[in-house]
Amino acid sequence: MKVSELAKRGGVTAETVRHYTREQLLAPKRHPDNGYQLYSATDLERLHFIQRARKLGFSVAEIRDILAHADHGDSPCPLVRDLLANRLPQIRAQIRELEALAQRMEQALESWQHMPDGTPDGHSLCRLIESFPEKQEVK
Amino acid sequence: MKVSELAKRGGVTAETVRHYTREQLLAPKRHPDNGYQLYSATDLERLHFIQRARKLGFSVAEIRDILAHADHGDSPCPLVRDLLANRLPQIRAQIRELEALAQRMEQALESWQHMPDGTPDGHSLCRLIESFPEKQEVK
DNA sequence: CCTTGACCTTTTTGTAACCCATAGGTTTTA
DNA sequence: TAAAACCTATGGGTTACAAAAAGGTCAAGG
Repeated sequence: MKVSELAKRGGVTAETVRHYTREQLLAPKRHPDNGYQLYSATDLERLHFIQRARKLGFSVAEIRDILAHADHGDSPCPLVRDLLANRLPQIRAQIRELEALAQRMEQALESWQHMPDGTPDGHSLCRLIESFPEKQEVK
Repeated sequence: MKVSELAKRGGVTAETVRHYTREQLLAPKRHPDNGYQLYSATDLERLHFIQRARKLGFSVAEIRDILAHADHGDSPCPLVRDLLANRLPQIRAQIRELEALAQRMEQALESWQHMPDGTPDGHSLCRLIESFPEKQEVK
């Protein structure tokens, strides 16, 4: 099948399929006459696999490694477990950061309801923002 | 003051200062002799402002707009409020997505403790991942 | 047979917010 | 005075694609 058909069956855009192909996650054959990419049923399975892995938070590069292991006949599962165990705390940290951000945003919106907008002067651009505490990391 | 000094005083890297300068958030003068960027005390205030705004989730482009408004003599505060009010639900959605992801990751790690690794065969790359439900968006 | 529209190809550019490397000029200091 | 430290501009890398451009291919209808 050609790009668009694989894409449709896999529930992604043709661009995404091409992207995965460029990134070596898929290795289609070529139609000898016109150079079109030809995908097999196995490629569709691989695409489904990629979807699941993405949903578990794996990056495209990581999935390429996982697939390469498997193609080599090695079990990628220990790798998979490691990657997941390492990523999980990062995700948790990211959640905490975003929650802190949301809280700052809410607090800002709330406290600003009782403050005048004000036009910028020499010492203040927007007191709303400037009334906020600094310090601590942004990242 | 020169780049590094402003950077140090603002608690960011010199690269970041140059970045903000390229992005028009800062407008330093030039030393006529050597072409070095010369930042003023006002620029330091601007940098602090930028930090606070970043901490509230504003993008660099948004901050550029906010600063431009202020430089024009217009109060940027209504703009600021709008941006914040629009972004907040997005942040909340992102948090929910990440929480769902974390849950999938945990569930995966847990359920995999009772499963063999297995070597890839013709129909399975890594059953650990493949045992996972598909469907629903990845984004 | 030929046109048209749908589909395919590769390459390039853009996204966000920087970081890093390069090459070369300047200033400071030992 | 020479090295260390600092400055400049430019270009490339990061993530996972999206989109556009320029051009070749294919199927169907007139």
